[in-house]
Amino acid sequence: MTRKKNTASLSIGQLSKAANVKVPTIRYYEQQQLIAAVGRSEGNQRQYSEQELQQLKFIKHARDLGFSLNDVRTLISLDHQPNASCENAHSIAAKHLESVRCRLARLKRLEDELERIVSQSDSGLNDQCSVIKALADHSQCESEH
Amino acid sequence: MTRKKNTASLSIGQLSKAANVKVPTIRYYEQQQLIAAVGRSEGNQRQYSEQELQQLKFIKHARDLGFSLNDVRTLISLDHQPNASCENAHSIAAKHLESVRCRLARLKRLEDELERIVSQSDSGLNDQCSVIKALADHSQCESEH
DNA sequence: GTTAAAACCTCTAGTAACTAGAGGTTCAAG
DNA sequence: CTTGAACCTCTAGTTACTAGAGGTTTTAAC
Repeated sequence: MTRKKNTASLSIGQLSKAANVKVPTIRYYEQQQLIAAVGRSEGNQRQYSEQELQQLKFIKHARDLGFSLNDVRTLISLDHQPNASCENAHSIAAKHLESVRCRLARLKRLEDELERIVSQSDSGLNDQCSVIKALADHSQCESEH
Repeated sequence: MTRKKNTASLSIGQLSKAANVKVPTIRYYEQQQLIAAVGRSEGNQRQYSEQELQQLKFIKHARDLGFSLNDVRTLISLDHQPNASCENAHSIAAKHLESVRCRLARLKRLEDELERIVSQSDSGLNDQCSVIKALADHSQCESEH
């Protein structure tokens, strides 16, 4: 009956919508200690505040950028202990950028080869599919992968 | 003592080296029915022939190109039943190319944003790390991700 | 005030594609 | 004949969730 006004609490469903993170994922993050295990209602339901919303948005953004949960964990702890944190955070991000660039280069090569494989239109009546032939025969490839 | 000469059989380790696929992975592929459960020596060790080597190379190549094991399974069965197979194989490959292109585009956007985050050199003595700030604040992002 | 649906709870198991490890057997070389 | 590498099976762990079972609470309608 008595509703607190100062910080309206969010149910897990409301948090989910606000951060665009699915409900089971939020519970999973709690279990993994990425967000705090918050207080509960009389009926044992989680009650979140603005703080957890911010944290969850942080996590979501980092995940969308491809950081691993482990990276996220480290970044969060750096965020919470403000001294000397930035060098570490920077190196995590830089390392991640590096790995994104590697994947990018690799994917580009794959694109080229797949393109080549797909575009060999099976025009005539060859006895075997060119796609399958191309997969069987690595020597056709122009680059490593 | 009596070695068959016609098709010298390969141990799993030799097969592994020849196809550049790790030994436990080969066993895993057998369990997943991607390669045949071959005959064994008296001492219960697997004996492979050229046929399995070709098959394993096929799988390896397809995996390197990013096809899922499920795709590989389908491609293999198409390879083994030669009629009307090519359209299917082609569509699997085309679909895969499509998805590679999506990932490529997405990764490029990530690269841009990460680059931006990383290059905001924390020159001055700001009270919070720019990397962490950038992650907390999605509104800085130039594109969706 | 009741009732029904939606949202919540916990827990377990499943996904993909391996990888690691335990605990034991067989093979090849010296 | 012995030692060490390579082999065997089986189970469990990895990542980041997702799905489902089986049950409780909240909310909205009547």
